[in-house]
Amino acid sequence: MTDENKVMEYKPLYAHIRDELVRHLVDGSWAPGMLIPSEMELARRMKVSQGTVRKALDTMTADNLLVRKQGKGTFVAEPEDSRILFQFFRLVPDDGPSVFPQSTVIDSETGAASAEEASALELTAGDPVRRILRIRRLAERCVLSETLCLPAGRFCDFPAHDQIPNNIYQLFSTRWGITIAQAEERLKAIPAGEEDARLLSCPVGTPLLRIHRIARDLEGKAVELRVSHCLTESIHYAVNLR
Amino acid sequence: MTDENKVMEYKPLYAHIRDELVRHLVDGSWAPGMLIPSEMELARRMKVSQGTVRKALDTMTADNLLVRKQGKGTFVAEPEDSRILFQFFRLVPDDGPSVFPQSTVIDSETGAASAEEASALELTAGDPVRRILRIRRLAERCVLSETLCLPAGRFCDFPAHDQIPNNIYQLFSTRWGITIAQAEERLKAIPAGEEDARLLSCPVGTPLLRIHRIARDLEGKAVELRVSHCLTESIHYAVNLR
DNA sequence: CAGTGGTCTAGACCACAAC
DNA sequence: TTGTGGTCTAGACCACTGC
Repeated sequence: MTDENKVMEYKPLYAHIRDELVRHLVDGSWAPGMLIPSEMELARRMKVSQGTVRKALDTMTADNLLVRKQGKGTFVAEPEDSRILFQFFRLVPDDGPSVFPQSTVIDSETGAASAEEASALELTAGDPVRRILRIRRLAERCVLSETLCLPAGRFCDFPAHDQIPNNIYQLFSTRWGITIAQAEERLKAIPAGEEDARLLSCPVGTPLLRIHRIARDLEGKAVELRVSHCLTESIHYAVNLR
Repeated sequence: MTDENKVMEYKPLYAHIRDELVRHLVDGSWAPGMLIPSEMELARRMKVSQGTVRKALDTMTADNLLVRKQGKGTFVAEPEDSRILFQFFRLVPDDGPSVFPQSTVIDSETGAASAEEASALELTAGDPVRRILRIRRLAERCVLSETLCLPAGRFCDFPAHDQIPNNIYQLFSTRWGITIAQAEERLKAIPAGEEDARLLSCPVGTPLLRIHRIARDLEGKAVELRVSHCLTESIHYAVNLR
């Protein structure tokens, strides 16, 4: 009866240790790229055994929050291209390896959240949101049009069109200290509309892959709604089922 | 220089223990649903500590090969609907929960592998393959047409049309002792062709989600090539990125 | 060489299920 | 009560890194 109510669920010690460590990531005291204290040091500080700290660190590593390097130490995961590419970008050329797409921002403005946007982002309809429209190229071919929708309250002083980098999750991290930790995607096939046809240089009605993503931060709060329309002539969306 | 050549990679003890345990699954001495010996018993038999056995069992549990039940024991995972649904079937209704689809086999015949089929299944072009064409319903609506292609050599005496169950991976397991352990899927948006239109009752040209799957057994050998064409009017393909 | 993470061990105790 | 998996501890040794 310390802090949980309900059915007083049992929670192992390593889960509390994990929560404690995650707090350092959330409040920014452990920044991306930083070397965190060694297992032994953490065990001393938190008055548990090294094995318990290890178990907590292992679960965080499995969630891509930390990176462990034998002989060197444990580091806070960074949103560099290679990791984001691996973790959050599943579109790959039919032949050849995966590469990070080049982005061009078409429009970026602040507005009031629609009902769907509000529901996806756990806001109230009418709350201010930042919308970004951009196209993305893979191997020089424009294959993707994306609309991003962000809760404006968490992204103050959003930069202008040409100040938005390819890797926007890196911007989230460096500019506002927001770490994207997980995302849910829903895929459908849809016909290209007028705007799609213009942006992607394809006939109206061309089948497109529509990717609806809700991305969440370390605490599970929805931070981004992204709807991508994708030309899958020579690329595909890859999934591994285990 | 015992059994590995190359750079003499280091392989931890628990990995060898895992290999040993997986062998029981491959050779069928541990059948799906079976209770396997306790950690202590395995540790005694294999002359390692319980902790090492536990680590091996944990990795196998993570790969959905085993199911652990506190107080009861460790069991070999079964290909029941609920697990397959969770592990290998990502199409879910836009509203409401995921359900197992009803299948109707349209055609089933043996032929010679095309170049693409052979390459996907790691065969030689011309090798005998079994092809199965079926449609699948979700909530009474026909939403999926699938072509399965199996290496005939591993699936002797394939049953007739009406003897093929909804859950074909369960059939693989019970009839031939083949366990599907992983799969890779490639998704694209394509226009419905004549046959798609007929099978799915939709206009020619309707955007469909094309799912190209290669499924593999416990040893990583390709066992099934499956191409599904899916009407995504009221369903979607769900992916969680972590 | 010292310090880090990775593996392995042995033993204790807890939570859960079945009898 | 017994037996199972789940957690926690303490300590040993191995493999890798950098000084």
